[in-house]
Amino acid sequence: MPLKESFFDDVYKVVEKIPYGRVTSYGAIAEFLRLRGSARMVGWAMNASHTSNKNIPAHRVVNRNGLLTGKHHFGGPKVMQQLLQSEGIKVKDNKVVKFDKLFWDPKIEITKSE
DNA sequence: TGATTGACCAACT
DNA sequence: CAGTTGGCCAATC
Repeated sequence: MPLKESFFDDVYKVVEKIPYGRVTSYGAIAEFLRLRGSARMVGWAMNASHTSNKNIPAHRVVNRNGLLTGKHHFGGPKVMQQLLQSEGIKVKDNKVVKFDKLFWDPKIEITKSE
């Protein structure tokens, strides 16, 4: 067991903790991990999550604008939107409706007990 | 080993 | 308002 797992695992932990019917952004995760500016790495982690053994609800992770940028990486451009809608999240024009209300900030929800 | 890219973001021009 | 650039780190070519 490596003490310091890949930064990917940190991302996975956060993403897995995203509650049902909620969404977050790459930047929020990156910022939570003190990797502000490295939001691209979060995207990389998501890309790896697709091949990872763990089941990562990457469909709950969207860009800062609530736009379903990575929908194409789910195996289909419709998959991500359907997954979100299946969780009660309304998606319109490739973006999450009321994203600001559904937005789940890890640095608040997780570190709030810190 | 160096250069390029990648599901991003923010600032600058 | 749209296009460019810088930034961060890791993986691929």
